[in-house]
Amino acid sequence: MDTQHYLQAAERLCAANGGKLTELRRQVLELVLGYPGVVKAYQVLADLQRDRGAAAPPTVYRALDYLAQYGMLHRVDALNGYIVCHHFECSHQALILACEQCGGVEELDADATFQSLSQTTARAGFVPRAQSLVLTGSCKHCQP
Amino acid sequence: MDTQHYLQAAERLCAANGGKLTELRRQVLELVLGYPGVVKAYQVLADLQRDRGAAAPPTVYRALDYLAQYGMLHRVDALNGYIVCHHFECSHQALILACEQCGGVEELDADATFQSLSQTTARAGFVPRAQSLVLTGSCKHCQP
DNA sequence: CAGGTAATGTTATACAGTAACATCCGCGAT
DNA sequence: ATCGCGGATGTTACTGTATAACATTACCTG
Repeated sequence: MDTQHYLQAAERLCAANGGKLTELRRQVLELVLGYPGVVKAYQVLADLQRDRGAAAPPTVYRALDYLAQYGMLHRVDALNGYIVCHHFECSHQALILACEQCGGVEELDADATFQSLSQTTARAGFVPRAQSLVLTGSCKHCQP
Repeated sequence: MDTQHYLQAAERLCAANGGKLTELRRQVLELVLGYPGVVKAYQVLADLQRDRGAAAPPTVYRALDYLAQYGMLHRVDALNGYIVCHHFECSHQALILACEQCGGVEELDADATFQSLSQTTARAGFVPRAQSLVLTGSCKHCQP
């Protein structure tokens, strides 16, 4: 999916949730799209300041939170960062592997794993927050 | 496992790894044991300051990192916190469910899920970092 | 146009984590 | 015993991450 189609899909997703892909949100989403892997809020903030003169932390955090809330981005807790989700229109569950060394990200289908996971958590009456599961570790190019 | 036996097991684990459960580490471990769920580094720091007069962030972070490195504690990235691992002597993989509302924690066996997970990641040549998987969400008492 | 709602701007601050260097302490070798 | 080494801890200062609280704007709708 190229950037144009991706942004159009993002617009549709916002609209479907009663919101809008505002100029700021689009700009932030494009900035994150420009990185191959994990990007940090303060990096996006710096980019934003370069592009539009002024911006403060809440500006970028609000946009990132919004985009993550509807699945266009995923937050990678272990790295205090964000990644683009390229599957937000698909129904299948993605397993995200984020490399701590190179910052690269890979998304895999993991329906089987998710079935197993959700059965286990359901048995405990527990509802996981994240739609997608993010693991950190070492990718095949960065093995120790 | 009561506290005494737990601490003895922790000592053995440290020794087995060529280290020691020093006074500071024992104290930190006991403090974390005293909380029913997730506890934050700065909470432990405050407790430590109360108990021994002076302590700075590196003191508590070093102890927490050490304890987490060998599995006595787990870090919960999503909450910037730590929890006690009650299974560090067992071989089975634990799935940890941490409630974002009440801070409570539950540990489940999840060997099946882990098998599925590790097959999936292995196929991608990816080596996950954490021995144990921590999910955040809502426990059965805190459903929205 | 009035008034409400969502979004953004602004300031200040709280919370989380680490670098760098000093000091201490236990222990084995001389 | 003491020298010197390495692991652990103390101390200072700082960087990075995130949010509270309030002001302002933009836009829609009646």
